[in-house]
Amino acid sequence: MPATPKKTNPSMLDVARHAGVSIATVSNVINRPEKVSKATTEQVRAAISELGFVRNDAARSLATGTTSSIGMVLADLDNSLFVDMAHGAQQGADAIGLRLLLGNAACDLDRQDDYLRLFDEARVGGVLLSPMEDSLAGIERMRSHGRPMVLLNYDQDGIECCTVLVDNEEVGYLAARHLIETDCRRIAFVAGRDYYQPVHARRVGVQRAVREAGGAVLEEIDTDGLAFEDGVAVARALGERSTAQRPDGIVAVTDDIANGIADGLHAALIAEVPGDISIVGCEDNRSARSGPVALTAVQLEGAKMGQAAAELLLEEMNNPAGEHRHRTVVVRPGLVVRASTAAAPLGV
Amino acid sequence: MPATPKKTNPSMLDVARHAGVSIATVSNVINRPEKVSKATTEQVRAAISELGFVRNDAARSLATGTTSSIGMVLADLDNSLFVDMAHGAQQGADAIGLRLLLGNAACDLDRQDDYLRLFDEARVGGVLLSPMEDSLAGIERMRSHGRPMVLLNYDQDGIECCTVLVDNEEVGYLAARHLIETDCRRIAFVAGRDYYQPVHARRVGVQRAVREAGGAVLEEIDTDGLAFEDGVAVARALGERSTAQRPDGIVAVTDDIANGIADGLHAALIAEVPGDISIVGCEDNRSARSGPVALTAVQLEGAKMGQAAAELLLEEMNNPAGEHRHRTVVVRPGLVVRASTAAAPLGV
DNA sequence: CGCGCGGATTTAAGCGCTTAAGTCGCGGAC
DNA sequence: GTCCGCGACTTAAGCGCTTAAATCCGCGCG
Repeated sequence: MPATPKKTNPSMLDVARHAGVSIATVSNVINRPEKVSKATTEQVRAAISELGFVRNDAARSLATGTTSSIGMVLADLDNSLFVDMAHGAQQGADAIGLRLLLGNAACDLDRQDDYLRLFDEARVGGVLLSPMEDSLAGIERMRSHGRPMVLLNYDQDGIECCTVLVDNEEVGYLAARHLIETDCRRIAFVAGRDYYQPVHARRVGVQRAVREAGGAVLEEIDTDGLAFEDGVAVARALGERSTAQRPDGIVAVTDDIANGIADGLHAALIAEVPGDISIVGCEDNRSARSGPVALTAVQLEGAKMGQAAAELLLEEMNNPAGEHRHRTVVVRPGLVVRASTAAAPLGV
Repeated sequence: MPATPKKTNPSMLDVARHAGVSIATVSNVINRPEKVSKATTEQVRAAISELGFVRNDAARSLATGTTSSIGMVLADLDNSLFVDMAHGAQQGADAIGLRLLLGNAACDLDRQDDYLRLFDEARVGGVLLSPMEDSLAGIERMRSHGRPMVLLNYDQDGIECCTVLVDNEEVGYLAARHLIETDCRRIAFVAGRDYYQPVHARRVGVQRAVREAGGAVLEEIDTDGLAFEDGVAVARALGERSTAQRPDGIVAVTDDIANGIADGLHAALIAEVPGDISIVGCEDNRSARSGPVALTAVQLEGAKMGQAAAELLLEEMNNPAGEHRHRTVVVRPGLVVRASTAAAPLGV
């Protein structure tokens, strides 16, 4: 066993010696096989596998000044939206032969910064970032180093960066319209934290849908937060009303709230979902599964966002720094109908 | 705008010139600040931030022959088990100042191989791999390059590697014992594909729990596969029986089957869960959320596994190749009680 | 028989960093 | 007054690869 010390991995030089050729030839065999004669190629190949040679990427990228990978820093892998984004980005990266390296910030700003720095030092071709709030500093640092970067789901002024956003107004619109199409007329929009940009946009979308529909009325119910419990509280409040006073269709601004409402309604036997009240959530997050009924929801299409981001990044990577104009692409959300809303009436 | 070409990022040499010192001093400021005088340090620091210098990690690791990151290749990020593993590994890596790079194979063997190769070429300190079936080739290649690696959730003979496994027998045991403790006496174990090692182990665990308990009987129900529909089919079959002939507690070998059963029972009004029949799933996967009732399940403790793996990896990284003895650590699963089983009787 | 040619290979100059081995001054000990 | 030691810095030799330029060599041609 101690017979094979195998201290350091073999280098190209070792391969070259082993094959009786020069180091440049080995490099050529690997990178431009067409420049090397058949016979030599064979020998070198043999030497490579005999020695178990693996090209040292550090040296390679030092010599060429390029990398074949891009980095992606995700705010929270526990949230399926980000997993979807990773998928989409993967797709996009694959299409052009780039490797996607993932870093999970796990909701920790420091860690997000760590990864940003790591990717910066690793001189990746570019970075995809789904930033947490207050990520400005890290973003600007990266930008100032001239590294291509695109932001996902971060709608903030004054950012000089390509960005992929979801059309949150459309999210609200689709949710409300679905309710209306399934014959709900007393619509409620349940939300908190209106200063939060996505919340506000969804509200506007809901309002528009109701207005357009005519014949439907909209009630806006405020919550303290955006969590399950806030939904439960709303359900409780609804329980105090007479049946006629209750909405017959609810758009909750998050899946969690939606599930909370459904659970509250269900547990206290206040109303049947969707029999008495239909509920639509927003986001369609796989980790929000706390409710008693499968939730109809408007999904954010993380995969599309990821892919769009990868394409944007590529665009920036391929353009000389001066030339590039930052763009924002807005991804349209989609409705996923499940059990928490009545099926659309036949023939509609 | 074209005034600042900022072609390539500044190098240490640039910083050195800018600060009027030698390149070695710059390096020292960064790596061994105690060897440099206060004043010089200041100057260099200033130059660094003025130029926006970022150390080139490729060059660094080429020069030192080390990296500060380890790679992790996950079979499928859509499966929360792997997300949990990533978390755990992250934890473990953080603790010792290593950076964890993630690659998502997304159930694609080629992609898994790609990532393995990428990490190999990047000379990461080591690799954590949750392999898919038939990953032998990639594993051996990596091993033969002498790169430290530990496997997660891959119980296969003839692998020369540290491994982290879950105690699947315990999984079955815990599930069945929970049912028994909540007063179920006619236990059913629902599973398919017994040739699949985890399935078989869980079966053995269930059998042991029932045997130990005494007074309970075990029925083993076979399914074709391990999916939701297979559970639905079982529910249907149960519907044909008289109530007395039905089990009062079911261990399903996967969450999906468990949810299928619950859904089938519920939809066809065959039985109440947990009123008439309690159900326990295995795995506790967040993406399995198709059921009508929150599932009690035995969870695989992905986070613990990830952390254990990171520790094992560290152990191997710190030991001279010859010295290291491969080990296998087995993580004990845990029970998560939710709504699909009756609460334990008071006082038990 | 000498030339020019072109394909096959080698030479050598870096890429940006680390680090062992100097160099340089300067103050204190003898 | 000389010399040593020491702190603060610089020199220079790589790390393993890429690549442009140089070299080599066998051939067909005039």
